[in-house]
Amino acid sequence: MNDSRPQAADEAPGDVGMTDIPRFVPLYVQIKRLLTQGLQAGEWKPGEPIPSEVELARRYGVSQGTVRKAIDELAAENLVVRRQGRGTFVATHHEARTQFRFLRLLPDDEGGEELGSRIVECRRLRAPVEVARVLGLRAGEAVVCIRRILDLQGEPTVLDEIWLPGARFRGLTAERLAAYSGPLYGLFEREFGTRMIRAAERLKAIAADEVTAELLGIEPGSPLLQVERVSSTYDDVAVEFRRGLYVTRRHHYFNELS
Amino acid sequence: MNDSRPQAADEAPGDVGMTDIPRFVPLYVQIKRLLTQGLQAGEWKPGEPIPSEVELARRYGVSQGTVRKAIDELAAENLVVRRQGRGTFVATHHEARTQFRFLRLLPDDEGGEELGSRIVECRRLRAPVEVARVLGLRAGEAVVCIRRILDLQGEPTVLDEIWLPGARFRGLTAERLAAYSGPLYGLFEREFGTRMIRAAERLKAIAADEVTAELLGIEPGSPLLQVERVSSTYDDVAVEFRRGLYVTRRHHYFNELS
DNA sequence: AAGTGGTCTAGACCACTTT
DNA sequence: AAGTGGTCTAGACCACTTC
Repeated sequence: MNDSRPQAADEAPGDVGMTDIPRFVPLYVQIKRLLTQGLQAGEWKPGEPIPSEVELARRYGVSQGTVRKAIDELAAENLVVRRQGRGTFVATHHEARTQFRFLRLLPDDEGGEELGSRIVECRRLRAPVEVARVLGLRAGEAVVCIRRILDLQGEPTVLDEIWLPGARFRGLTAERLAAYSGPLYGLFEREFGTRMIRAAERLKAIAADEVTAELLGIEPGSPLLQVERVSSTYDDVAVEFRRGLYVTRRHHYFNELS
Repeated sequence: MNDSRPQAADEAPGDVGMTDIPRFVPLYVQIKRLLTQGLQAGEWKPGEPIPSEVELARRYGVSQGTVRKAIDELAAENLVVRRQGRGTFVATHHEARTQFRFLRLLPDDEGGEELGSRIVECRRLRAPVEVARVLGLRAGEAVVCIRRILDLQGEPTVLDEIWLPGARFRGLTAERLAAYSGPLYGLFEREFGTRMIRAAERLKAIAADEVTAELLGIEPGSPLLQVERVSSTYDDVAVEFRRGLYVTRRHHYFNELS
């Protein structure tokens, strides 16, 4: 990096194509990419510290301020966590702090947060077309399908159907799931080296069918909040499709807009 | 500001109360507060530029880098918009860009974004207890209640019930609303000096009652997405309570998690 | 005391927009 | 050419944590 300062791309002035090719890539963006690659490659594991700013500045031959700006953006994207006086750590799903970033369901009346999970089934099968499309697989490729129920405040509240690429989650079985307690994303991160970074959700209100109603202990036809989620890891590679059905009688999905 | 560097609060070392009193307030936070106050006071109007970084640095007697950090945070909170080479502008709801930050409803199949609005009613009345509580009013104080229908892709899709503090929105009438086209928050900003900054939403799935079903042209009992929103202006003062009922047959509420 | 992230400065130069 | 925000540097000092 010592001799490579950000430079203009070999591009005639004026836009050529429809995709806007950035003419200059700032140094801190380059550093940020290097760090992201290190995270992706597992050079530093979740929960562990990354090298100090001074060390990284020396290693890459840039000033500390430049490294700092790169890390600031990684922290803003929740890829790392800064802790003054201690260091900068790779984010992990094994923290109470991270839990409610992805499960945005709260009790209407401020109550406890008891959360229980029951695996209904876990089987491997060929990907249905819709799932294959979302996960970027060929139709018929192997996928894992998990169905589980979450109990909040002691009541069955969420019925999740989770689809994962079979190749990436080789060895994921019902037994393995049953033996594990804690957030599923924690398991994925620790056992399969797959960290969920971002997710896009699509919400709808639907009526409960009979099977679902039975599982959730509600009347068929009751309104349910359907939450479809596509989660992705580094580089926005989709690695999970999830359809959740939420009972919102005593709970609600919360969202902050700004 | 020339002689006031950030200093330790006159506080014995060690925490005294339960509220954590910050011992040091960084300079850039102080600058940020001054700028926020200027925005709140209307010193610079929505859409207008604020003074340049150099000018502000001179005015407050700090370095440009410090002003820069303050503005960076304001930009991250969507209070201002930076434009390279031009300046920094006060954010406004009169922009296509800002529209879908608050109405997070999209067609399932990528389609146009035709959006129509019809006012059903607009009347002034005494605040019901629930509304008074949310808006921080005394029970019985004057409020404005608006009901309107949004048509997306030519179909009635949203029934909104909007509650506003009567004092702040004096002179808001059905005629005034009918004469205006565009986002409601644009009207509030321009005509009533009230800019919505942040909002917290609570979502539930419910069944349509008869009146609602009639207005939205659906069957009674159909599932609806209920979106309750509390919007606030500078300093997190709640100034709007809104209950929206969304038909999610061909649309969905989208959300990005990270 | 040493090491970490956090703040602040002063100055240089670059990219972009407007005049 | 002038003015704006954007990047980068080098260095100082502060706050916090650990040893």
